[in-house]
Amino acid sequence: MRTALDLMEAKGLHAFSLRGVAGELGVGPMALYTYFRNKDDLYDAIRDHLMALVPDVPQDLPWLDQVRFVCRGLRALMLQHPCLAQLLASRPLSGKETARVAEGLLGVLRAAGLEPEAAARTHTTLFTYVLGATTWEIQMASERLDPDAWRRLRTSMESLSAHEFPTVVELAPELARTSGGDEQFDYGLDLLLAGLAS
Amino acid sequence: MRTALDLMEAKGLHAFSLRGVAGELGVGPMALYTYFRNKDDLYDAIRDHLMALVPDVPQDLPWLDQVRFVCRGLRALMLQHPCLAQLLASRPLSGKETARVAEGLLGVLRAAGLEPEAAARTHTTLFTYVLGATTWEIQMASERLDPDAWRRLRTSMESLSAHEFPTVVELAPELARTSGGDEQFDYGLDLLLAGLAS
DNA sequence: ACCTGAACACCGTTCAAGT
DNA sequence: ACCTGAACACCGTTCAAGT
Repeated sequence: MRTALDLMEAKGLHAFSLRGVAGELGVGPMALYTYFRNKDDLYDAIRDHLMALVPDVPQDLPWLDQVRFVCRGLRALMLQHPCLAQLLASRPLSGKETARVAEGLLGVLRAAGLEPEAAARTHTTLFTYVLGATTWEIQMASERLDPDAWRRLRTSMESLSAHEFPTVVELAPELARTSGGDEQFDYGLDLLLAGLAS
Repeated sequence: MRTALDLMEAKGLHAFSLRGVAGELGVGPMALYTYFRNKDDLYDAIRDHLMALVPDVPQDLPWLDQVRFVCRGLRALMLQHPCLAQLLASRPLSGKETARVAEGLLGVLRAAGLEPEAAARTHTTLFTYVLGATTWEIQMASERLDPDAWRRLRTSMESLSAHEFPTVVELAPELARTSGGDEQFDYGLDLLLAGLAS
């Protein structure tokens, strides 16, 4: 699992293969099937292993700060292990550790006085916001790292006619600045929490 | 492109292959390379083709309703073409049609009086919320359609100890109900818009 | 339980060749 | 411009066989 995780982060999930893991470990491809039923099973094991790293909810904070803490912690882990976002989006929901994270956030929301339905809806909203925001952030960052993709994006942005896309062209620098980062993540998170407070 | 899109929606993006498209068209795999430089190029073409289907912003509505219209339209298109969400999350940003959608939403936000930076941040927040919420919704729906995965989820939910995960167990029915649907999407969207109004 | 080795049915892409 | 056919370097997984 550690070797698999290393390979996924080094070369990206799209280039990850069981044969690659086996090669790295100096065994035949079939040796892995002693420990995992198939590739998806390995994916699920790694997702659970990573979700276990999401920190527990700190107990001595106002509940809005507890929510912020959990959401930021999940994002930080996804940034550290970009494959986690893809695994959450592509593999069926399962695993104790995912339940543990849900338990933490749901507990905070219930303790804050939200009714069962509102707590569940808010939990799903927060989780999907973190997933979407961080997925996009990772995507934009990987584009900036690939000089070829970065050049293509710049030229395609510059080729947009200011007549057809006046606002996009005018706000190009702001859009580039808001395509990731702590500030952007907190902006959206605070919008949700402000909506919740009202 | 139409054949490729059909195959992606019939069998899922993970099972999509250029050789499959070529086979469906009754040509050799290499015939496709006359029209697309490689597989990624075809992906980008399909993403652009789908983004062109996002409806334009209606002009005779209050701006919050305009925002709602665009976000709901994008979600509806992703639900109709589940591969779109995956393509947006996995392919570098590019294409005129993506700029068109951004232009529509950014124009509304600027006309509503938001400063350039706030407009950009709000646009990114809304877009990533739609992406995350709909990605998750698609994932949950596909799990419900696969009887095997659905059974595994039910049993893994029931095996959670009410002692270790009291809130998750208590809210299981609510969580199941809030894992998708128009109501859940609008709940999160309205949280964001309420935060924006405040 | 743990691993091998051969085999099967696939991939995306290159290259040289045709029309 | 458009397509073929062979080839290369890969995949995940099954099956039978070993220790």
